[in-house]
Amino acid sequence: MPAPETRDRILEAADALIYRQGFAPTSFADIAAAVGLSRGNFYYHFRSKDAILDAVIARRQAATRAMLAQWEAQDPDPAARIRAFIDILARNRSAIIAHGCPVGTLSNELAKLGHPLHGPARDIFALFRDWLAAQFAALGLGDRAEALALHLLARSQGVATLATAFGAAAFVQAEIDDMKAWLDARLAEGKG
Amino acid sequence: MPAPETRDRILEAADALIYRQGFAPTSFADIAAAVGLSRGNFYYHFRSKDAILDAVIARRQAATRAMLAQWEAQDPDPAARIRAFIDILARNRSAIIAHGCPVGTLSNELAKLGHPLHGPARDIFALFRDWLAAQFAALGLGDRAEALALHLLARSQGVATLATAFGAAAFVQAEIDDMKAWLDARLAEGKG
DNA sequence: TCGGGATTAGGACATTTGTCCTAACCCCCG
DNA sequence: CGGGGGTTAGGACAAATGTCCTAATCCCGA
Repeated sequence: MPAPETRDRILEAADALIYRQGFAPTSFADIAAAVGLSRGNFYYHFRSKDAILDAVIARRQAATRAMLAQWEAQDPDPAARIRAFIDILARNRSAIIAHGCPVGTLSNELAKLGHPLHGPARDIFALFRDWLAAQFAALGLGDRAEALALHLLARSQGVATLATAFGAAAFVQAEIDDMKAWLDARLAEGKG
Repeated sequence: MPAPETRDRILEAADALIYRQGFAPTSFADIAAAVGLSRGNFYYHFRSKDAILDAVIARRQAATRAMLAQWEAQDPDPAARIRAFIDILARNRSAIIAHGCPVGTLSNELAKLGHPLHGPARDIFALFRDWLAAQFAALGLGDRAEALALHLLARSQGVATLATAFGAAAFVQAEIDDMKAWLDARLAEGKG
């Protein structure tokens, strides 16, 4: 019988540390200290450091899917759903200022390392992209849906990067407002 | 008499490696192999790894200043200068797809590490921001100059992050076109 | 109560890291 | 030609890393 509780505690600690410090600088000793277990013992639950990263990414994928599904359940209006996406920046503002976007920073790091798990990390981006594209399509913008989705994804990534660099909360809010105005302009096009 | 040639070769190799792999994963052994020197000998030129990073950042700052000055010298039209900035994404497209923006990825990494040199790294962003703001001000948009500059910086950062994640060259070009259209709309406002 | 599988602690291991030291080299000046 | 400062190679060092092994502990079922 496995011990899912301990495994989950390891993953939760690893997820947070990878977000805050990055993957490469996060060591087994860091995770062990956070969880309160001995270092060597990790190999009972994960056979390598990459296995932990793999599980963390899978966990984030699942969390992303759950979040997108919840947005869909909460509001039938595609425009409101897109606004829920934009508002991530406001909800997580302080964390983003401190550590950036967890999706973008991990993707960047794994790409630089040439790490084989860059693919799964990028898939989280793809989840957002496809979900956003579906909302734009539902708004009558089907021919441009994917481009609009990528555009919005890129803008939030850029806001996250500059927020981390400058620590400017007001800038984040101004960009959120601008993105919502941009969305309203697309809505008008979809109806016209 | 110092040996500026060797020092410059070290910095050039370190700069490229830090861009391609990131700062933390780049070791003295990597730099030594690239330059063709012995590992321990680096301490004759730099007293620590952070000293190399410091010099690399200073080098990038100088290169950025030189590039901005060249753009100013080449074209008296502020709008054309801003387009030169936007076109960085096209000129460095393949490198950006492979390793992201050197400014944004280093700033993100140093912020996560809590590294004291995150300040100088962010200053490179500030160079672009202030230069862009000056161009917008010259276009009669003085009251919004800094916000417009940050907006454009954020957009190019976002394009770089998604380009690295998806490796999509067409997306980069589409965003460049969109940024130039956005600039034209601002120009119309400045004149009106 | 007791046996046995699940789980853990603790340490060994080879490797790599940043740092430092020393002896040797190279090359210019007298 | 010979000496000396600038420059280098090579290795030593402690600390940290990922990985692996083994013995001890825990806890549930018979």
